[in-house]
Amino acid sequence: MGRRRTVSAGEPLIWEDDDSLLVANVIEGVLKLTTSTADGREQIVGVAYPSDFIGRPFGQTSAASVVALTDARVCVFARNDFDRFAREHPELEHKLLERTLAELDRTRAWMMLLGRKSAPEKIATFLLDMSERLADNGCVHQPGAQSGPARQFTLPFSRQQVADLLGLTIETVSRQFTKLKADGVVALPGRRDVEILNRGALMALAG
Amino acid sequence: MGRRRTVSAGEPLIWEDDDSLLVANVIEGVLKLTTSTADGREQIVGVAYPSDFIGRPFGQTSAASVVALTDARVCVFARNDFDRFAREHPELEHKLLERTLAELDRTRAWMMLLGRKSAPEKIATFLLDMSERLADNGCVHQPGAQSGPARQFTLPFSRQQVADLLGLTIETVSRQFTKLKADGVVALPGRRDVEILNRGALMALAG
DNA sequence: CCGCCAGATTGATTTCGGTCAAGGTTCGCC
DNA sequence: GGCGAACCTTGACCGAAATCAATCTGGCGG
Repeated sequence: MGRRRTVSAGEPLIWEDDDSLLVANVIEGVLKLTTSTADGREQIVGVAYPSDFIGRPFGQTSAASVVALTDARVCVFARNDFDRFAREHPELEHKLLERTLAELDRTRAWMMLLGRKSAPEKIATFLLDMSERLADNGCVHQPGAQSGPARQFTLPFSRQQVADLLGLTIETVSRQFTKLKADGVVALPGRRDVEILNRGALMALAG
Repeated sequence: MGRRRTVSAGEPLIWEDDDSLLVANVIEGVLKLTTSTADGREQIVGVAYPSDFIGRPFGQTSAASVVALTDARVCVFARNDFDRFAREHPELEHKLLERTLAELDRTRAWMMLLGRKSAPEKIATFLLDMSERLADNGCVHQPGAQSGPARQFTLPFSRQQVADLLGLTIETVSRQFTKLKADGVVALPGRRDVEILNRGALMALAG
């Protein structure tokens, strides 16, 4: 019933306010969910990793755009087919409910960050979050490591995208990264590479 | 199976990070969902109106506190009873899924506001949102009015709570209200009363 | 290998909203 | 009706992050 599809980095899969015609499961890669204002400001409202569900079942329109951050493989379904199938399979609806509730919890925790945290707190929280989220998804170059938060990882985001996730500007993000490096809290071996040198300091900064 | 309960204004129903022992349906009144930092900053992450569902089914702990904003009546269920009952009644789970998806959409729209909107935009968006949400719930003093956004209504929030909802300080909220009044966009007949005099101007400000 | 250019950093300056500090209002309660 | 406290408004000032403006870097195509 589903069709495999590849989406290359930067390519959109779903457009904000469009009719909700498809839903999908992420097989590989990372995608962002965004909303934009008329004048072009963007806010990333969610990030989808492998095994995550994307799209808006049981609704006419999609509230967010979905764009691939890395090359990705997804399994897409026509929304109306999916809706019908789901209603006939309570186990599937239950799984979807559990995932949606978990996503709502994560989204609400992010509202705290957007509304009440300072730039240093936002960056520290972000790095710790990435360290945990990326560890579970084979996105990490950490040979022979047991599970748990990753010490070193590659961000699936550009600086601008980090800014769009945290409600900051690219300059502020850059300055905060530089400061963390200068303070010896992290190392930044490449544009998108992060190595956490002092997790305790990051946790203290995250508040 | 459920028990009726009254919760008076300011009284908590569920505590953040506590074991998720109960879920509930709002019958009457308005409640806030909040998260707090260790140092006491608060962010309102959701607002529950009559017919809304509150609590965290299928999860060990609650990610947010729930506190009544007005005197409220709710119908509470033990969470484990509810979980069991829901799994046996797909129609109920479906309804809950639809509501949760809608709440997630609303929450994501609010992230845009928190991360990217200016104080005037936040206040204007808030007032338009309240005008719509309160119209559907008998919270409005508008005799003989047909449905649609309310022109006049009473906020269920203090100034501090508006600040906690928008990620602002109480002083900024107060100044923005004063400015809207001075510009003739709204009238403020009482501490919590709002009358929209120029909806077009508000919509333009909301962006 | 070199030049190009998108993306990132760095610096100077501005501004919006926060902080600190008084007052002022309203409303419940005696 | 008057008292008191909680809530709200207003003003002066400050500072964090945005904005504006170069410069730098590093990855890629020629």
